[in-house]
Amino acid sequence: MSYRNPPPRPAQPAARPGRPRDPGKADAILSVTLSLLAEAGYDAVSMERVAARAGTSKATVYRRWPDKRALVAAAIGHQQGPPPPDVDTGSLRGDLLALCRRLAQMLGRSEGRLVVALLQGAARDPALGDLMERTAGHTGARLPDVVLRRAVARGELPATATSYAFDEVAGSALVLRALTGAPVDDPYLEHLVDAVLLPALAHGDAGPPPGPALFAGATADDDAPDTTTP
Amino acid sequence: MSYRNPPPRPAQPAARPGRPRDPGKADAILSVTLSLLAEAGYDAVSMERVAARAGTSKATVYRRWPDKRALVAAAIGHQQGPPPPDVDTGSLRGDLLALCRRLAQMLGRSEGRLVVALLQGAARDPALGDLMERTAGHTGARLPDVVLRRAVARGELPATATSYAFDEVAGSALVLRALTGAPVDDPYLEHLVDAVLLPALAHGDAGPPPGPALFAGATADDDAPDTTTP
Amino acid sequence: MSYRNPPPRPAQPAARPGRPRDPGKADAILSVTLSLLAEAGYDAVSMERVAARAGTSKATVYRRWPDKRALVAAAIGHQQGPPPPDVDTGSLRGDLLALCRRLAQMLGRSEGRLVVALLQGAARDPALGDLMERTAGHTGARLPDVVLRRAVARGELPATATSYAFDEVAGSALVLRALTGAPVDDPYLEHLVDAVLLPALAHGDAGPPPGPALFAGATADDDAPDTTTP
Amino acid sequence: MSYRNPPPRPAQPAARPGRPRDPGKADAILSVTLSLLAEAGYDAVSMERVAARAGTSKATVYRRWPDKRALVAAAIGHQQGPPPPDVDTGSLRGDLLALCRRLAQMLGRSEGRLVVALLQGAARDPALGDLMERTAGHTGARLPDVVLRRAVARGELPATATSYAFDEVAGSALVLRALTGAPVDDPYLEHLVDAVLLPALAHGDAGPPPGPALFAGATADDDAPDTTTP
DNA sequence: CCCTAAACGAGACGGTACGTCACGTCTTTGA
DNA sequence: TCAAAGACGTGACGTACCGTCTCGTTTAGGG
Repeated sequence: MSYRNPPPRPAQPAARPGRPRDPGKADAILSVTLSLLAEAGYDAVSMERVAARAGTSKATVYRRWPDKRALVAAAIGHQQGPPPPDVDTGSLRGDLLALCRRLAQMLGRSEGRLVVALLQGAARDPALGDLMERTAGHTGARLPDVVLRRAVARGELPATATSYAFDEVAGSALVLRALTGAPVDDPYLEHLVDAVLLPALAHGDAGPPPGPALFAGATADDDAPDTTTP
Repeated sequence: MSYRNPPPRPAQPAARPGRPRDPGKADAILSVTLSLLAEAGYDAVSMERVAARAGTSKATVYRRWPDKRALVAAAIGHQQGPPPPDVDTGSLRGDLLALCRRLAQMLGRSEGRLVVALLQGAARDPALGDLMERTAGHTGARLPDVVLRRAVARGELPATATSYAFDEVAGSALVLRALTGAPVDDPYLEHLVDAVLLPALAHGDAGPPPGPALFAGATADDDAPDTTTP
Repeated sequence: MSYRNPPPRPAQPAARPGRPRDPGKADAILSVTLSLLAEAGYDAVSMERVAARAGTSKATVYRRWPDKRALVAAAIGHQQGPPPPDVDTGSLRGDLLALCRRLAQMLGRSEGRLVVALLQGAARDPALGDLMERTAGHTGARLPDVVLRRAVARGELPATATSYAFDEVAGSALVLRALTGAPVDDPYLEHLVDAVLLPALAHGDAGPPPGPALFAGATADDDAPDTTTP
Repeated sequence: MSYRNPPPRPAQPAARPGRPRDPGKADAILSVTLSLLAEAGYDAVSMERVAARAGTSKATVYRRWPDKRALVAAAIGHQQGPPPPDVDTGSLRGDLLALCRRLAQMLGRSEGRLVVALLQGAARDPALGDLMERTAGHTGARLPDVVLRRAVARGELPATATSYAFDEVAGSALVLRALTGAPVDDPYLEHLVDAVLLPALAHGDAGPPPGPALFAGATADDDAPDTTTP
């Protein structure tokens, strides 16, 4: 799991010889990386600036992550807060609107700048896009199963309904509007819900979307190499 | 619109004093930029390499575009061929798939890497939004009216149908997938069309979307500085 | 004499066809060059700055002088003021002191900066040294003949005395002190006069110094190509 | 004296952390600089050429000297051989001539082109004056005491004679001639010795010159930044 | 009185060097 | 051992000149 660990990973940490790594460093480094990312974008994340602000040295950074790409990806996976409260307004339309509003707010706050920064990085370095896909935590763009099940229970959706339309569309549309600075106000959100999301969800008989979902949070049983926990 | 002599804005370009720019240079430079972009990505576009391969000097490049970002953006806007042929496969589903494929292809070519740069810039400079409009518009991000009218005529859509769902969703979803490197293959496209686009379009009674359309940049008589036509 | 004249040099200027050169330009250009030289040194003299400040174009400058070197050399020869008043204090020592004080003052004023600038240029480009030697007007470093003759008449110097010692030594010593910022005050000047100049002048039987004198003003019968009167 | 850690100034260099500078690099760089200087003059010293020929990188050069000027100045100070042998020709005149010839030779080599840069710098940075002192002092600009004493012993000079006239005059005159490119050949040197130096030295009763001696720069314990010993 | 040749301003052009910055690696000392 | 500090080679960045060139526009004077 760790990026540089010797393969077997013994059950007990096995007390490797030599001075142990300061566990606080990784945290400090990732936090600094996140700030820089949010403040001024991907290009402002320079390894020297990160090291300086984290109060450590470049070598210490490179010892943990092989390059800038990996550092940034790890930083993104690192950022998390308390899980948002459940949404339950009593109607599917209300739930969808609430979820969209929450996402829109997130994009409007500083984390939104982070999304920009990430996409910037992805534009510069395609491999970073890959990493992001595996690494990035969820952005709120998924339709929670509970919401879906409640809607089915209320008879608002057919039993065959899946969350696909929401997952794919809501995140994309809002992120892109955030990027272009287009307004994301309530009238717009209602329009999106009424004209796109509800019809699409109601259509129902969509099988599981082929391929991985956009912005799929890393699930616990993911086997992909993980650069986020050095 | 013109970057250099806004005040009187003469009908004829008014023959600025001094030696006129060699019109071939800009072309050569942009072409080289596009090749490098396609061959090896954004970071492979170095101003010196561009100048060298274009058979000119760095100064000549910088005289036209203030920095690398602007050069690359201009190069993207530069690349165009004959307007793509109308889409008419005989069915709405076929038409939608064709349009999505065309857009996906465009984004799959390395230019996709740069869409984000444009999007970012668009927040600051409306003229870039304009550029996106023209570029994306020509490549399938907009549902052509003809296609819509034919579908209505065939009875596949209600008369009240609008192009909104396609305009908003298709571009966003594909651009974002391109940016993160997620696969955009035919199964995915069919799924998108069947599970989102067709249901949403069929829903029909969507009025015009409130607020400005995505990618609807400045209008032609806007005086904003234009870095795309040096 | 003229740098670009056809060889024979006809008695009448021969009225070349075409628009004649604006005689004011050369003056303006040279003046600007001198200011820049004095203000900020040789490297601050850029052809574009000169042209801009002189209210002309680079082409007009290059039409008159082939390159920066020549322009600077010409500018130096151009600078002149009213001839300084004669020195006559009644004694050789007094005269020498007065002359030294005058020179020291000149070097301390802005013209002094010019001397620095020149030497800067000479260090960068040996050919400029050559040009300076032929071009540069006198800097006050020569011992006027009248002063010498009066001293001989008063019996303070032998009839065989020449101005050599003064010409060679006074200028060199003071210029160098100016360059290093060493103080050039009255005690120092008296010491120089008493300990070096008077003994050397009194020695007397020095023939004419071999080779051209340092800082010798261009004499009328000089055959060297002259870049100062374009 | 050290440029980087003035505050505590430990007796032993104190083993700064981090990889120590490769001591061979500075040497290689300075040697290359000197060659370029000698081969083709100041303008031929380009930082990239220096780095290339020294087998290093521009960054390594700039890490040691802040700019081209400083590099060149340091290179001059760097060039030294074994201390020149004592001068003893048997006569004062012969000794003076030998000393002048040695100085003229030094100035005639391309290093002379740069003396002016040093002189200029000396006005701003006393440490450079110091450097001049050592450099020029070793090459003949000072009249060695031995020579003076021998001349007094031979009866060629009065016991009151001092080295002042030589120190002040020889250096100045020769440096300035070198700068302007005036010829410094044997006839000229003999003339200088016979017409100026010998009479002035013979005059004798010159006390020590008031004010600081020319080229007497900062003393060794001066805290001024020192750009010559990176 | 027009014609023609040159001067003039503006600025494009190919070069070359400058000094800065970041990357990712290497090499020390000290904990 | 590893942490820390920082030197190292590479290579791009954007700026500033240099000296040359090409425009379109003036301005004399000679036919």
